[in-house]
Amino acid sequence: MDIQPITRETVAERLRAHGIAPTHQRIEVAYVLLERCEHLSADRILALVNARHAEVSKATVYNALRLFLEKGLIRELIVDPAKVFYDPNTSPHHHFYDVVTGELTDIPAETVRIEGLPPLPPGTVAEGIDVVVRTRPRN
Amino acid sequence: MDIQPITRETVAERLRAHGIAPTHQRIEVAYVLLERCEHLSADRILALVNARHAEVSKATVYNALRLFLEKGLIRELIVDPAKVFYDPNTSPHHHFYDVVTGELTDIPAETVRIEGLPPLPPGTVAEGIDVVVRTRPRN
DNA sequence: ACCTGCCGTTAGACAAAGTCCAAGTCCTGC
DNA sequence: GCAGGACTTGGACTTTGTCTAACGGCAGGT
Repeated sequence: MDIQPITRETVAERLRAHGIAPTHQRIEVAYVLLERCEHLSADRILALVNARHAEVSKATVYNALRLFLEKGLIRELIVDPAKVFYDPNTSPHHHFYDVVTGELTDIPAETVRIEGLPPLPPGTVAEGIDVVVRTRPRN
Repeated sequence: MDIQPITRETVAERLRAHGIAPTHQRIEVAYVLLERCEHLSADRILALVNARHAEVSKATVYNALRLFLEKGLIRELIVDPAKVFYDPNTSPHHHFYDVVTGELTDIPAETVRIEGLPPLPPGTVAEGIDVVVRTRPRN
């Protein structure tokens, strides 16, 4: 997948590949997410993008993230009651979540099997399955 | 478990059984949760408690919910980016979550088997596993 | 080159969920 | 009845995220 390095150009290509017009601001937002392949919150992304000079406004960061989400470039992770995390890894996978430190770790989906799920509620379609293993530091 | 009906008295007993001093306000909060055995958000609980007359303040509702959580009387459900849901069912189980309507449905844990989970991150202990099957209405 | 329209961006106001604090109330033991 | 601790309260505050109205810049047509 990511054989090519992460540069402004490769990021722009990926945006286009997902049907997103690659504006300067969107490239900066996508860049910080794809560069460090981590789970980041919106305010963290805002801070990282504007680390050197103020470059992108809060509204634009939120707009870009919502757009990326709709277009399937990133995933949303709801594990913390206070804030949403964004995950640049869109292949199906699950997470360890340390409830004390807030740290998130990926669990590849291939290794995990979930069996015995009852049928979906009538009139609904599945969108996805999220497994979160909550952990805490040993003492 | 719940062979006895839900009354103010039985609620008070359950509070005591969990090491919680059963004040008038805490009983009202616990009552609305245990009576209808549903997943409720904090603001919904606040509204329900004060439906007849204003009885319990916002701060007290949040205080009570946090205390119930610590004492293991209820569970916290983090599926909606905007608000936390509280679940009076503390036996291990999972959930369907309709991302459009916001509806939550229980999945009993006994039927579900999860296999192939990798070892926990070093220095951590498991707290629990949450499985959320996200659904949406068909068309 | 200029106008025009559209999309994207922006600052700041706003909204909602939840926390904090200082003051007040209630209960209990003496 | 009194003192002290636990509990509750209103309201201010914080944080996350949304909305809006104005602005900017680019593409296409003339």
